Amino acid sequence: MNIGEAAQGSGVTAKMIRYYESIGLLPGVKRNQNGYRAYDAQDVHRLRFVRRARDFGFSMDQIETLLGLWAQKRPSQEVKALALAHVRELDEKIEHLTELRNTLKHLASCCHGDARPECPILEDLSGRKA
Amino acid sequence: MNIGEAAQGSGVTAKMIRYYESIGLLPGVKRNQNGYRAYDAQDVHRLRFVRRARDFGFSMDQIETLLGLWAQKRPSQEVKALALAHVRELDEKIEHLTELRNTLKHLASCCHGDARPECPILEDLSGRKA
DNA sequence: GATAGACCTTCCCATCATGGTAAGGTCAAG
DNA sequence: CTTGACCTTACCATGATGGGAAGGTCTATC
Repeated sequence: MNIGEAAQGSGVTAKMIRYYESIGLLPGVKRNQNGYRAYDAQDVHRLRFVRRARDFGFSMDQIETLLGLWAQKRPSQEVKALALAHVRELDEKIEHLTELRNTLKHLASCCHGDARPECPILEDLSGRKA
Repeated sequence: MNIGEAAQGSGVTAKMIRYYESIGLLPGVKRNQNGYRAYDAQDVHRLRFVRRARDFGFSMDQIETLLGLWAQKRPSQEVKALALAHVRELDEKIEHLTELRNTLKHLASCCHGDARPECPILEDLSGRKA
């Protein structure tokens, strides 16, 4: 299977497949006589794994670790720890964004929203309170 | 006031001040005879404005607009609309991250977390369900 | 007045994941 | 044999930021 088919089958663009290979995230695959990369079902499976992990927001480093754990059939302990660490990261991001959102929404609710030039949002941004 | 002092007074690094100037977000400031950029209190005020807006997660484009509205003392209507649009963006991001987090946490809770190689997290990532 | 150290200038490079493009080789169908 | 779709490598761009080099300037101290 050529790279295009592998890309379509995995949802990872050919461009990114080559990139992942170049940074060592994925092993180099066999080449045909013409130099084309040759993928098999197992390779596509691994690509889909990476794709899913990216969708989950795992970092490339984390994905590298997950791939290793997956390939080596290592204890689920480590995987669980990694997943929970990522959950904590997500929690932090969510909390941060929620704070921003609430502050901004509060400012907006204080804003007349009419044609008057006074605007609590701009006043806050300009540092009157900061 | 030189760029270093402006940086310290605004919380924007000298590097970024020059960058903002280079992309046209900030106007070029006067130069001293020696070529050094010369900032006044108003400039620092604007820098602090940008800094706050970045902290709020506004994009550079949005900040450009906000700066314009601020400078021109335009109706608060537009500012409010911009802020509410950003609130919606934040809501979407938060929702997306929360979904990820919940899925991941669910998978982790299904994971034995012991030494067994079976791991629902890896199984999900590998696409068994997808 | 010389020297040191802190500051400024511009310019270039690197990040990270991704996309685009160009120049050239290969293959399959008509 | 040509056409078009595919592959290869290699380079450039993104956006916000940091790092650093090479060189000019200012200030304080000796």
